[in-house]
Amino acid sequence: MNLTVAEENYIKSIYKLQDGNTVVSTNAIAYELATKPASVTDMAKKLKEKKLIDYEKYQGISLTPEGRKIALQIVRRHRLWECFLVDKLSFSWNEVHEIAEELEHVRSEKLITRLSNFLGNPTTDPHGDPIPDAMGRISKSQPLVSLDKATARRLEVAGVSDQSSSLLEFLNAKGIRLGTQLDIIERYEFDNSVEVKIRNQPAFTLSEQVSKNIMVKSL
Amino acid sequence: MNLTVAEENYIKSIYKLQDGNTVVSTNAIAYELATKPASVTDMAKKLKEKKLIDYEKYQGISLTPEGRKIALQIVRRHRLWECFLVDKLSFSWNEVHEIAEELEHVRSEKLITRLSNFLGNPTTDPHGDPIPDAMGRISKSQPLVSLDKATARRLEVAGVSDQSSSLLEFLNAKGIRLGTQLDIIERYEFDNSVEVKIRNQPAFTLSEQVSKNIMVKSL
DNA sequence: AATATTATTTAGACAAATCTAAATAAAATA
DNA sequence: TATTTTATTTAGATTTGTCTAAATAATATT
Repeated sequence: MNLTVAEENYIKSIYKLQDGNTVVSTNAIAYELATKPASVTDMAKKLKEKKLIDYEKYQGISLTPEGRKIALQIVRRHRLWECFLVDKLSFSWNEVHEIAEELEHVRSEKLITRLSNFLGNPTTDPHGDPIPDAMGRISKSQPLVSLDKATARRLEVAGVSDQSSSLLEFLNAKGIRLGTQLDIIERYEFDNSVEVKIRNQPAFTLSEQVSKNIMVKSL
Repeated sequence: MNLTVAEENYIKSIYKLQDGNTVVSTNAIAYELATKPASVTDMAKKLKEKKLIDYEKYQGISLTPEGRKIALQIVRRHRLWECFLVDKLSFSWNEVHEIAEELEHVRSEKLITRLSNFLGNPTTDPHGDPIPDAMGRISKSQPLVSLDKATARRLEVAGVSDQSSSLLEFLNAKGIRLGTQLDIIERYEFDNSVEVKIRNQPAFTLSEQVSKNIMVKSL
């Protein structure tokens, strides 16, 4: 199966968004890839043709076993390169994502096998996320943590522990809701506040009080 | 200057073919990139627009100083990755070209700077070819050697030391002439013969007697 | 249930990179 | 020099991945 970079990116996004057995919406993929829903529909037809996704008009998208296998290969490549950048080239964990995003598309079984070996066959990447093995086996991802304790850089809001309407109102005003993706820009130790950013919007700061109550999972 | 992978590959080919100050022909580039002359003409217009090449209809192509600068960056990336693959991942020199061909298009100044450092800032790649430094400075390439002593994998025929017509006739029959590119497939120690391949043609073997008289330079 | 809103798809267009076939220019040869 | 051959360019088409605007389906709201 020879995939283009664009196709690989779609597969990866669908994998990322398809938590458990749910189906992924056109809109969600478009948002994830910073593209338009119409483009997602177009690509969905191609990936269905290649039997990498299940897709019926208006019914959402999900990976086939074959699609999932490929997604895991891409995730494996991405995370191994992140390890390389951090462990061997002394990058810090927040700089590696963009570069790994490119390196992950270099396809060579042998390269990845040897890279993994060279790195000591790590099982988690610098963000703590598990690295699938060569057979695509991956350990279950971490349980939810509150935003103030999260270690990953890119997070998805998975819940709010304080249901007070004032918090929800505040989050709503900031554009934070279930499924919102956040990037951690900086943590300030003096007050445990955290600066976060939602894709394409200016960064803003959340107090410890708030971040304690936002439950997230890393992406 | 943000270039596509295709544009980078054209720049690299032109650099490779443009030895000294000569101008490069449409056909030569098409052959090098295994594409069609018409496609080269199309791309030439784009690269001229971007001021990376000098190009006038029917007059051949040459890099501008800016184009050359970019070419050297690509060559640098390619050769550093080859070092990495051989030195760190234990690839053999004849396996690395294709993979480096992909890795070279990952653009990140910082990545390349750190990779170079990690490798001990090597000045030649595993084939003995010089690696341009961060400023694009490159040491003069090696003088011609006879094919039986060449260490590089991809060679270009630069001359024949024995001018006997029987040799020239033989070479002609094999499709070897000035400027022909050869890939070394294998060397056989028992008789010092060498198996070579011309792009897209089946491999064939040259005796020591013949290879001694073919002067080559590495590409 | 009727209507409004949101999500998704279709239709038609565009840019990049390529191709083939035909036209034209340059070079080689008779 | 005239002619043939080779190299190069143009014209028009194709594929991939994308877009906008309009149409349609699904969902939410009154």
